[in-house]
Amino acid sequence: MRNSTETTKRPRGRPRAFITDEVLDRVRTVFLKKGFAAASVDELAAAAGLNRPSLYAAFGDKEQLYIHTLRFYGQKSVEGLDAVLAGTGTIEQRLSKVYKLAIDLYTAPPHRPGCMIVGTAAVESPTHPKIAAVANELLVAIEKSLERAFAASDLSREPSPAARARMAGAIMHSIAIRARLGAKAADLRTFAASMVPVICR
Amino acid sequence: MRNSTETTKRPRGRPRAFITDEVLDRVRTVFLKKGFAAASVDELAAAAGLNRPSLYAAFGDKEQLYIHTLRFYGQKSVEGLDAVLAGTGTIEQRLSKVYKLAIDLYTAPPHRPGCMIVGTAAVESPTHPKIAAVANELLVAIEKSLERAFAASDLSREPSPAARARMAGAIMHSIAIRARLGAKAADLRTFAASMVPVICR
DNA sequence: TGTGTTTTGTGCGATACGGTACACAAATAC
DNA sequence: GTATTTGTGTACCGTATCGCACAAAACACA
Repeated sequence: MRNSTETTKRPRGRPRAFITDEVLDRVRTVFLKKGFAAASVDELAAAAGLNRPSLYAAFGDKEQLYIHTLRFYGQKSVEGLDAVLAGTGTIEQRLSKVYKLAIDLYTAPPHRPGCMIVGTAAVESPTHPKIAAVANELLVAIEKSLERAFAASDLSREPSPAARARMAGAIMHSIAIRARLGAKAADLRTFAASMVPVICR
Repeated sequence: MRNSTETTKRPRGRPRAFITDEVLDRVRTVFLKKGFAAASVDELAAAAGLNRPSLYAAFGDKEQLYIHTLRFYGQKSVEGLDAVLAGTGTIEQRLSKVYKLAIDLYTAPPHRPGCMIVGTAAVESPTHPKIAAVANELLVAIEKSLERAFAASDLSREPSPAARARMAGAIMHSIAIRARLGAKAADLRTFAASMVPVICR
């Protein structure tokens, strides 16, 4: 994981011809469309714009590359979630915005990919424990973020913040699944809109 | 799709050495553990106890075999769902039983496979439209079944039966995802128990 | 300019994969 | 009993896969 800025002194040998975050971002699109198992290293390297040996040298084998990508995607998602939930407006408004942004992302053309964790990491869980562990970390982080937002809100304590977070997370899971199976963004938006008042009751 | 009973007259040639439903059931375990892409036809044939050419002759290529298996699994699931929802007790009790049975299935050792639709079909959706279509059919059938049960109940019409069904389905999706990622059955049970009154409010 | 270090890119090797051809076996129809 | 039909099992083909070896290239440093 090297810094992409030029602030640090250059290292010894031949410089890299790529930026780590850019590679992970391009690789992500392939993993997100095809899933881990069906994505070939050739495709991944082609999408990243570099050769297989460079990929292997930089990230290790396919599983490690997937884990790097999943962490990269997950951390950015959690950061975005935190940012929206820390914004202004009522908790209902902020939660609605979270769903709106998620739906935009999950139904993005041309593939309606859904969420990388729910849509591609889950399937590998029984056969790739390391992937399962990272996916779990990320889902926990997402729920913790939601729980903090509910705890900081002025909602009643009766459904506890943790319970509300599980519920909000469940709605997100369902949106991700339905999006990947081809649901229309409009339908998902009305579904999310109908669930926000239930979660925040 | 041949009948396994001996009621019909035997067909012309050499009889099959397997029962269709048994093969689909064994194949299902492999697809459910590994997903469509990672399951090799060799494994599938070995699990089914027959050779690849027999598999191809009976079901077509790997995608068609997966679709047969998915339909087989899905139809039995929908039938089981209908049966429980048509049973006795309040709608809360019947919905609780649905979740209880689903959780038992989804967290079954040794793989905690989750649901075949959510856990393995969804990932192939962008690259295999036929799989996506079948998965959609099944999710719709599940929601219709739930909707019928809510419509026949004495719950208020304010969250419409369709809205309640979407909500109940979302909870099922989330349970399936969490189970495949390793969640404990006990945690899923408390989650489901906490959601039933919300859905049936 | 020379030396050490790291990355790049061509190319390879071993394996696993999906799918099928073909000969043999087992049953029925006549 | 012979012909016909259907399923089984071995063996095979072409391809795609992952992962790596190796030499050339591009840099820092002396």
